[in-house]
Amino acid sequence: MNRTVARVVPNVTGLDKQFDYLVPDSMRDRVAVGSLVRVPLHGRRVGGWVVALGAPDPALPIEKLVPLAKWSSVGPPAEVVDLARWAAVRWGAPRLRPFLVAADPPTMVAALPPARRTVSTVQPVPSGVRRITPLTDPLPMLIEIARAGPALVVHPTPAAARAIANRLRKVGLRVALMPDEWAQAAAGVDVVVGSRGAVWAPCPDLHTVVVLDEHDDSLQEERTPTWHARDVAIERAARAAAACVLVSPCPTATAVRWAGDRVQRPTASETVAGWPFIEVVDRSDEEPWKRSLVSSALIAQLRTPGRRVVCVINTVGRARLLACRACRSLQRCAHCDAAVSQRDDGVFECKRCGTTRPVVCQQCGSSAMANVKPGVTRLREELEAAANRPVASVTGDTGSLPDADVYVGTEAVLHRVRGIDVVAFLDFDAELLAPRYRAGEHAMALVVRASRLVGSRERGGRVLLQTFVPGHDVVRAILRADPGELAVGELARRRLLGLPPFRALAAVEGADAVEFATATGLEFATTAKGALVRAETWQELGRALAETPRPKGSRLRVEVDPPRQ
DNA sequence: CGGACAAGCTGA
DNA sequence: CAGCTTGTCCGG
Repeated sequence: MNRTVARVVPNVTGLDKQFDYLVPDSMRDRVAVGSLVRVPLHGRRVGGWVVALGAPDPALPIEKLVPLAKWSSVGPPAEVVDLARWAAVRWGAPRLRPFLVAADPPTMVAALPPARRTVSTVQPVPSGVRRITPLTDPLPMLIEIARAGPALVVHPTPAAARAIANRLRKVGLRVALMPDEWAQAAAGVDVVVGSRGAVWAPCPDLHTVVVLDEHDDSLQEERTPTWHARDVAIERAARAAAACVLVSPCPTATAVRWAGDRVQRPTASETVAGWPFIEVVDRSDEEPWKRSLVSSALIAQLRTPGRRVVCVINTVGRARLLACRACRSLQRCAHCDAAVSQRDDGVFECKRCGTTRPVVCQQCGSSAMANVKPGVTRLREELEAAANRPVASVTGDTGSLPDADVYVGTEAVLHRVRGIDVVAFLDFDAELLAPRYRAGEHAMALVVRASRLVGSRERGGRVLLQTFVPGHDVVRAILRADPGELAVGELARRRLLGLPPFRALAAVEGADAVEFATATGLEFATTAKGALVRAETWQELGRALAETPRPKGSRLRVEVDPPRQ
């Protein structure tokens, strides 16, 4: 008897098994790899995906098999199911389900509409990183890419993806905006556009995958598995023999290392037009020592009539900085250069690499230290006094935006205001020296966001960076409007410290984290919340994390490429 | 996940 | 020992 068997992943959380079902003849022509089906399981009916079709497993008596209950919908194409399999290993996930959910159509699709394509020829598109300026409009590049063959375009934010889709339509391209137009994407269009999840979108004859603002954190899923759209895009393109184009004003070290010598840079004139005026304020120049966050350079901006100013200060989760009372220098880690904090026993400790040292200034030998620690309420008052006009404070949870020309808030304020002339980072060191290995990249990304808010130097756009470390690599790179230069130093440091993209890293958190880390057989270090596990490659790391049995009943959180470390 | 079933606890 | 909670196992 020659029966076809479908292997099904049930769409049920917490169930990490796959089951075989007979494919009834009535469904033969519709059941494909990726199809959404309903199956009987343990006395109930559940939804699921067909992940493989084939002959019955000889180890399993065919009499035990029951037929699929229903074919429900067209589902992710076979190549996306394969990609999900790869991703499950890459991000140490014991299950395929979260990836298949990401690849699902938003509603059931009974049949695909006809393909809508205007582009019939295929032109080569070079893979690599395209470094643009913060103010470069990516649309001409996208049009050119889309006219070269079917393209999949991913932008970190849904709103921007929608805007891009509309603009591409205006030039006559056929566009499917994800996730709503999943069916049209599956049928075939010129361009499929969407946010992070769109990297799993169907796109027949895929010719180019484009990731815009590749540096943006929101390309990574915050829930586990913590997959990153950039890494999925790179793999997807490689499997489809398609081009992969990563676009950003400040590409990450991961992107730069992937691209090798395939990095396009903006021209000198584009650079001048595409960045605001960047002003670095050396806070150690200010007198007296009890200096405030309101520098004279900032006061000059605040007092300019009509100038709209945003002041950014990170108070939440901000590392407490220590400075020498005698020579004012910021106390940093001798090993990795991050700012140190003081333990309860008084010893200086680096939150990034764990190195400790006694309380002695590296510059002058003094042991008198001061905390640099401002309060937000006082800061707002101080700014208001300096500006001589109302200052509104904006927090992440503030409802409507208060009406003012000067704002102060955490970095969330950058997502909420418009028509700004100046963005001032009052304490840029809190970003620069944060105890995370990607602190530099994150700081750079903030300046890019600020640059987009204020616009070019020609129209008066200005970004003010107040720092004790004006010679820091990131500050120098920003001053030269050359984030590419930063990547070289960043890569050297990461290679030295055994960090991604050279080695693979995962954070394991929860009660049994250390027990689990030991069981993986991988190298690990214990942290306050659990363990940091390391391996030579992502595949080796992911395989060990996915295959090691998790201690029963413990809520273990496994974060591959941990976003917050 | 959610149902089935077994082992353990309680109260009169 | 009925009636209930708690834990473990398993599904095609």
